[in-house]
Amino acid sequence: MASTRPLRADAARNRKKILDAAREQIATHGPDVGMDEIAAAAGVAVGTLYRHFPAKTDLVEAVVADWMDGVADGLEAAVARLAAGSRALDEIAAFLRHFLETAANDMAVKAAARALGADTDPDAPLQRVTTALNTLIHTGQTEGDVHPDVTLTDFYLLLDGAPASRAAGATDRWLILVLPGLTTRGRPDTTA
Amino acid sequence: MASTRPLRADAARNRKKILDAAREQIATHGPDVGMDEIAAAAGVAVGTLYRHFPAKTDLVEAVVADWMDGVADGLEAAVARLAAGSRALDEIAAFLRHFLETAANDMAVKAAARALGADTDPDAPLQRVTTALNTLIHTGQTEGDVHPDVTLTDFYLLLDGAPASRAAGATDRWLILVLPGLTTRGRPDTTA
DNA sequence: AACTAAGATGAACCTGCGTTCACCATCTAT
DNA sequence: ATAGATGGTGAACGCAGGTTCATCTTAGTT
Repeated sequence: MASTRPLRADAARNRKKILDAAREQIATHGPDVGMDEIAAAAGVAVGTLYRHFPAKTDLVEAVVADWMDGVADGLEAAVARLAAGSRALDEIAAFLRHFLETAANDMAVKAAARALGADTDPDAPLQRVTTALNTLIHTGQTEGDVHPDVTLTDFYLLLDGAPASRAAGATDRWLILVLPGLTTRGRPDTTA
Repeated sequence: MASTRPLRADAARNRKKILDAAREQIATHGPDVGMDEIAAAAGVAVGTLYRHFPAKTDLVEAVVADWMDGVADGLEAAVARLAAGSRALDEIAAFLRHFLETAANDMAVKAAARALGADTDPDAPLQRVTTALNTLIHTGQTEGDVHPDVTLTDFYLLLDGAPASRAAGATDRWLILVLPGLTTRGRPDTTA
């Protein structure tokens, strides 16, 4: 991986500061934050951004990759928990909830990526997500909880434009509305 | 309404051409089409756009309002069909499908509106949509098809970021996944 | 047909923002 | 400690896109 000379100490430190600042700024102020503002938030000069990332596109892509890595981590942890006897459907629901809550802000990042025509979905992290999610789905189907014809694509279809509203109860409500379509059980009968 | 002097004949004609061109251009080339391109598509000069709409924001708002008017028309037609004995749930499903298919492109317009911080949801059309949708929901609940605790908000929550993918089967699949959460019946048992 | 006010034109202007580059600072290896 | 390369700086540049305005055209009127 590190085929090129290792980074100088402070350079590595700055790289991290930039990525963090970029994620935060984009999440907060939308995809249109200026490079200047990101630089300011990171405590560096604009030029430094461009030393690490040739163009804004590349910076955003890196942020997205970073974020998806986090998602992948969460999913793989969930898969690990299966071995400990956890039920797949529960893990799926928990993942969806977590994804919606944390990503409610970070979603702006993905939007930013699209807006720039950057390759959404950097390859490596996407691969990990795909694998882990597939495991959860298949396990859930074996356990009889997840509807047999549900596929990975369905999740992407649903998650794609899910949480524009960051309202409090929105996440929970969304889960209640969407889960029945994924599972074998019908709607939990909350009839008053 | 027309408290001001009526528009000159060609002015009215141009206004319509501009709105049409704007809708089409934004839907096709995304929210970032230049005013120049819209003007060109409409067969007018840039200045003309600004005679009709003080700023780009206003133009986009007008397009959105136009579009929502169309949605409202469709919904009110559906409500009318109820009197003819049509089942509310069927009308709801049909509406959702139609909305997703036609709006798949026009969704870009709404996105554009948001991007500009324009008041999404112009008041008048939104009011019509709200009323009609509520009628459909309540009727569906009376008929026992729609889950009792479903509200208007649920629809907005689901539709908000629904159809980013304009893939062929996406719409149908999305309906299959989402309808169970809205109805009393569970998932149609397509088990292989 | 002539008049006038409403409308249309489009080159020019202005602002914001991504990007560059000539110069300075700092790290690391000898 | 010193060399020299790697990293950092930020004012300046260029472009893209929204907006303006002095000027010309045209619809409606007398």
